[in-house]
Amino acid sequence: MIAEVIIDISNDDVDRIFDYDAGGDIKIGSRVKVSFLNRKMQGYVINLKEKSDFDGKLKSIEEVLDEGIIGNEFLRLMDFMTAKYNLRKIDALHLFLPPNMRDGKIGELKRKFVELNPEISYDDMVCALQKRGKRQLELVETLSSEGEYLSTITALYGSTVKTLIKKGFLIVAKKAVRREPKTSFETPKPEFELTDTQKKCMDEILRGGSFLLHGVTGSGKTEVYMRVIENVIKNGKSAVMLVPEISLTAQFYKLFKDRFFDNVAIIHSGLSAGERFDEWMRVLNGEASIVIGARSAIFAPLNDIGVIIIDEEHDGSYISESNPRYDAKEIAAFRAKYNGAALVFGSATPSIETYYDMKKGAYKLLSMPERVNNRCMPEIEIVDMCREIRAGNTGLLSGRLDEELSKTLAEGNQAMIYLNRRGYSSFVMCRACGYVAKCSECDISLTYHKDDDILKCHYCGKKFFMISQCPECGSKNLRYGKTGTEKVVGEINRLFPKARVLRMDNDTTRGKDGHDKILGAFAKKEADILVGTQMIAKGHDFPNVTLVGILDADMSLYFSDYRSNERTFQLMTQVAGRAGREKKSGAVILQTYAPGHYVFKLARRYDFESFYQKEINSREVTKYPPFTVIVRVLVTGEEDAAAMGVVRKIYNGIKEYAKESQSFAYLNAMRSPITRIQNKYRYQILMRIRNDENKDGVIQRIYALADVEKIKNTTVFTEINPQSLV
DNA sequence: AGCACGCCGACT
DNA sequence: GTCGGCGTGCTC
Repeated sequence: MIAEVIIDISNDDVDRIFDYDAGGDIKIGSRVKVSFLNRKMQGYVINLKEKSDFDGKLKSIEEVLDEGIIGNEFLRLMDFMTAKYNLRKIDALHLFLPPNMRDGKIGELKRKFVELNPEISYDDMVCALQKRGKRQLELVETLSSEGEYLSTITALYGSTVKTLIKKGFLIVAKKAVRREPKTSFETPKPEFELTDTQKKCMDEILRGGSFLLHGVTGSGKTEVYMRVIENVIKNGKSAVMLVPEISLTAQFYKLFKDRFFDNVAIIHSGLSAGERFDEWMRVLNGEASIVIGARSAIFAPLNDIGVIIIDEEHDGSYISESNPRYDAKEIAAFRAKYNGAALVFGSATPSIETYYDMKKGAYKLLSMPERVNNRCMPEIEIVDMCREIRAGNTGLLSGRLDEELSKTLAEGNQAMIYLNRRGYSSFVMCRACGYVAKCSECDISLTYHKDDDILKCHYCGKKFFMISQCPECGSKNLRYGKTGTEKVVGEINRLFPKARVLRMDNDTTRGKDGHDKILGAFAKKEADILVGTQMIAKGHDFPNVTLVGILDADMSLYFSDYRSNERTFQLMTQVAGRAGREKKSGAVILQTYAPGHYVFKLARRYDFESFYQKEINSREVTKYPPFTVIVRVLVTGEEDAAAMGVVRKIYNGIKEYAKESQSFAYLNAMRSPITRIQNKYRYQILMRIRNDENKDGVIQRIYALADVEKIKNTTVFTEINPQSLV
């Protein structure tokens, strides 16, 4: 047998099939050790065949490391992904295994246990210890009922254990222990009767197909998911549910564990390597048939999937922006089709694209327009910040928000304050000469972080000393830019000195279980106010939150991005939905400098359908998705001229092609909005391709045209419908 | 990736 | 004369 092997090297030149002599029997999908260039390398067997076209002498596979570890479904998925996203085969394969599993860097965690020696009868032991050795007898008795002890616990018994081992009554055994992800969440939720709407949705999903579950925040989508999964599991199938943020997995895990016990596994990139390996192995071995996780969990090695659920389907985090790029929703669709599973996209604010596809018949619409228990959606009050300024209030909080915060605190309830900007201020500027502190590696102004008293680049992460005077003119008259979460916390501490304030953003959630710690503390009412960025907007369920404040709601509105209206509408709805989740009713104060903007007016009425109509009309007129597909070729390079040269060449090629093609609605080349990141100059070609039956061929052609250029120190990236155009 | 091969500048 | 700089090419 000849094995087609992909070598475990992430490089374009090596990313092709190498034939090896497989000897007798070997399974497709095995991880193997081979000799490559006379050095030991790892590879993956992706196919078997009778004879090779290679005219040199074939080398043999030296060792099988994991037999058939990559299932047929994943090999098919690899083909799908390499074609669709222009990926290397090896990069796709890496997504299917837990990180660090290669090179045997990670494996089972073995711990020492002591247990009774099964070769000596219990009665004999008791007999022997009857007269002397009271402690020893006690230990033998407990072990006979409890079975085993972790050796670390036996330290408590010290010499007792040692003598028992010496006597041969106890034996030491090494056993694998599970590294279980922790959660500090307590969300006891009794099972309750489904509402008629919930039941109808569940029944529909169980009949199979693809669905868009459009339910307002608090309409009980989660319970529908859980009941669907319950039924799927009963039929011996498995289930995956994706949530948009790592921070959300913890509370869902707790919720699911209470109902499904150890049948639930959790997979996301925030786990330690050991935890991730163990969870992945439990899924592979069939010990867990329900997987909850963030984007990467879509690759969980489940067998016979019955349902795939993507919660908050509109969320941008389902698309991987860094290498390897992929869209978890498209992977989900592939796996649902392969397994014959039901596919459920859930959201309170579906993405315009999904809603459009639904109207075209790609998904069946399931509507949950009411909150459970007849609770109302919280009232959103729009505050005009221009008027506040005219009235002499130049502070961060409007009079109304200040008032409501006092009330909330007095009543012993909790509040969430949302501002989508981290740090203290977005830039530092000299009032005398106009100097702005910029990153040395990127063409971007630095954000001041007061807690650490440093300037940080939010693009490359580089840190700089804070300046006390202007390095250009020496003036000490510095001006701070737009307010970030750090400054909000400071301001709230000043205004409400007794309130306990927590901050949750990229900076405070670093490190292991960072999200869980903050959210857990807030859930346990260890704080009164939670200030945070996007990450507090998504799906968290805190019964005591009665007030939500949205600061600088305009922020996401003025990005030069066709999706900025959509994003703003989604964010407003999501954040507002955090208030009044349980019995208590909620209030939302939305601060803006554009109170008349239709996005806010429609968000205030929770009028998704009108928003969709307005948005889809404008997309059609301006030829943006879903009517076109945006293709972007990004060229980066340390030398400005070299990068420009490459982009020009590719652009000329595409321009020639565009002349003969009917598919281009737009084509242009330019410097990227941020001209330099990490010392690399950036140029891009933007295209909008008509979304018709030709588009796949056109995109493949563009991939090919962009691929030919390879000049040292420049890299070319091609991506479809990029989330951001930085 | 990583190692061999190869073709031009500074040195004993 | 030769040591060595790292650009280029190859890997079943």
